[in-house]
This record gives sequence, structure tokens and C-alpha cells, in this order.
Amino acid sequence: MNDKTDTRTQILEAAMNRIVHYGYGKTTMSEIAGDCGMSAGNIYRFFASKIDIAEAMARKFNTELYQAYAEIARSDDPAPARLRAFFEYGLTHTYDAIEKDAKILEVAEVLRDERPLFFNEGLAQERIYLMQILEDGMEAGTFAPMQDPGFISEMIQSALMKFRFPQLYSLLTQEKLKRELNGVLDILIAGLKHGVEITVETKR
Amino acid sequence: MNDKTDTRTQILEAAMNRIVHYGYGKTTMSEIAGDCGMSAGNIYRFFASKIDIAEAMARKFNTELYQAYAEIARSDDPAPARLRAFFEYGLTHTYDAIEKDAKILEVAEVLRDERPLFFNEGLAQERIYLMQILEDGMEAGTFAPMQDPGFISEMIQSALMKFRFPQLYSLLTQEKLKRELNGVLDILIAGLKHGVEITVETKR
DNA sequence: GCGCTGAAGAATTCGTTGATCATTCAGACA
DNA sequence: TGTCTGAATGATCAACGAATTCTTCAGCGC
Repeated sequence: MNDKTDTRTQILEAAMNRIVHYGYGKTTMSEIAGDCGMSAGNIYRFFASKIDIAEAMARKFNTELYQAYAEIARSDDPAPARLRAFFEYGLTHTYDAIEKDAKILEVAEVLRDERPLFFNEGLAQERIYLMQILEDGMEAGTFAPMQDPGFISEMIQSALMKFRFPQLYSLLTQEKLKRELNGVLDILIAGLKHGVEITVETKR
Repeated sequence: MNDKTDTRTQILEAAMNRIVHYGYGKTTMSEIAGDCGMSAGNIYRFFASKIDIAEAMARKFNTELYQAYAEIARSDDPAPARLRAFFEYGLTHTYDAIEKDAKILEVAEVLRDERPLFFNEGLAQERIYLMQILEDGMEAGTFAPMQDPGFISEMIQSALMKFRFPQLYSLLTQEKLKRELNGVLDILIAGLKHGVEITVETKR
């Protein structure tokens, strides 16, 4: 089993090397296989399809992100500061990654088109940390009590959608995006401090 | 001059008829000209290019929207209700239009790609009404005083970006989008009532 | 002159064809 | 028997000439 995992990792790394350099479309299964000293067919014993490699790549990227999220969530800064750090980190990290390797954007586009549900997983994961921050904030009295932190988390994500894949949704510079992100957060945080009256049915 | 305006209108209407039915790409200048009993060349005396026809189309759509916005902005409902009505109207109106004539989405895409600045005009126009509502809200004491309603308006637009071209950014149903829109508005409005502390430099 | 046409030119799209690629799998190898 | 290869297959892509379309403009008719 360890062997199998190693090979998988090797394939993934070979693929990532090529993809960040040449792009998803310009990277072929044979090339990846060649880099690993195996045949293209053999890759299919480890990945069901090419797009699954892209997904694994994104999943790896996310895993690193989540670790940073976890740290931010459990820091002892006040909840509003953590909320800002949280989203600012996501923005910066993603922006820089795409800045550095522009081809990452292509991977994001392919996944958006071919694996639309994949992004929901990431959002759900993110919400775990968000809820943590919200609950801490409530406990500390920084945020007013709220009935449904899960729903509030979703709404915060919705309001900040624009900052998730910076280069995918807008052409602003990182500086401008950060300013705008914090501007939106100013309003959201004000709302959370004061207490939000939910007017919609949140049951699903 | 009236003649000229009439012809322009005639061309625009002929173009719209074809475009909403067959799409922007499948509609040719000759066809539009044919419908108007003139040559393709003559259209260029009224529109500088084909994409300008699409822009005029969108501008017409927006003009109708702005009228509704103006009415909502000047109604005597409380400011929060007007805010909701404002964005809910935009969402519904756009969603329904695209639902009815799916080809409108293609026009939006072409404009997004070829005339990226066009949308800023619409946002700026929208902000005029938004600021009106915010100022009324402050005057009535519903909203806490804010230093820069223009900036707040921008941030509100930013937070609600996702609901602007519903079918362009998400695959949710109209009902779900509405619920989500109102959920985000719940937080934003709570913030506005309580008072927003701006933490970013808003000068540009 | 003014308004318009229709042909000419430039740009784009289209359709075909050949090549490349993702994916499968029978069978070789160990 | 379990692992891997490499050829086979069908799908997708690239190339490129043909056709269509956008755009311009010389000149025609009023």
C-alpha cells in the first residue's frame, strides 16, 4: 500500500511540475508517464482520469490552505481580526500562487467546468473554521449571539465570493482587492457585532 | 435628426429581435440590414460596429432597470426594505430576462469580454440610487451615520456581485439565489443600522 | 452636397483532414 | 498472480484553405 501511495505521489508531482509550467492542456499523460519512467496506461492504475490529477493537485493546494486556516482560527486574536486574517490569507495566498504560476488559473477553470461540485467541498471545509471563529466571537461577547452560525458562515462566503479566485473574477490588483475585501468585512463585522436578524428560512 | 434617431431605433430593434432569437454570433449585419430594408454598409452610419449594437441593447435594458431603481429609491418604505427591494428587483428582472431569452446571456458574455468597462457605468449609475437610500436611512435614523456613503455603496455592490448576473456566476435557482441574497443583506443591513467602522483608506 | 449602395478588403469563422491525445485492455513479464 | 506495457480506439485538437462576415469607401442617384 505504501508503494502505491508513493507512486501516486510521484505521478502527482511529475504532473504538477509540468502543469504549472506548461499548463493543463499542454501536458499529456505520456509526458507525465515518461517523467515517472512508466507508460501512460499505468497512470490509470493510480488516477481514474487526467482531470482527477488536476483535482488531486487542487486538493493538495487546499490542504496547505486549510492548515493556515486552522492556525488562524485557533489564534487568540479577537474574532474580527481572525476573520480578516482568514480571508486576507486566502486572497493573498491564491493571488500569489496564480501570480507565480499563471497556469494554475487554467487548472481552476478546468475544474470549474468539469468538476463544479469540487469547490463546494472546499467551501464546506472553510466553513468549519469560520464557524469556529464565529462561536469564539460570541463566547467572548465580541459578536452578538446568532441562531445559526452555519448559515451566517455561508452568507459571509457568499458576500466574499469575488475574492476567492481573484484573477478569475476581476482584474483588480492585489492591493485593491485587499482594500475592497476589508471594506466589505467592515460592514459584515459591524453586523456580526450588533447582531443579525435572519429574515429567511434557513432550513434545507 | 429625428429621422436619424428613428433609423437608429429601427436598426436596434431589428437587431434585438434577431439577437434574442438566434444569438449575437448567429446574427449578421446583412440580416439586420435586410430587416430594415437597407444595406449592411448603411448600418455603420448609425453604429460604429456590431458590438456597439450589443452595447446599445444592454444600455436599453439598463435604462428600464434604472427606472425601476429610481422608483424603489424614492418610495417611502424604510431604507432597509428599499435596499432589499432594490437588489431583489435587479436579481429577478435579470434572471427572468435570461430565463425568457437565453441568448441574452451571450450578449452579456460578449460585452464582458469586449467592453469590460461598460459594466462599470452601470455600477456607477446604480450607486447613485444606493447612496440615495443610504442617506435617507441615515436621515430617518434607521442607519447609523456613515462618513462615506459612496464607499459603502461600492462595498455593498461588491458583496452582492454574485447576484448581478445570476446565470453567469452560479447555477442556483432563482429561489435559492433570492434566499441567499436576503441572507447576505441581513448581515449588511445589521451593519448599516449599527454603524460601520471603516478601516481602509478610501481615497483614490 | 447628402444619403445610400454594393463591391473590395480585412478579419473571423467554418469545415475538413490529419495528427495527437486520453483511455482501455489483451497479453507479456516477472 | 499481480504489475505493467504498448497497441487499439475513439475523442479531441490543430492546421489550413474556403467561406462567411465585419467594416470601409468610392461612387451613384437624388
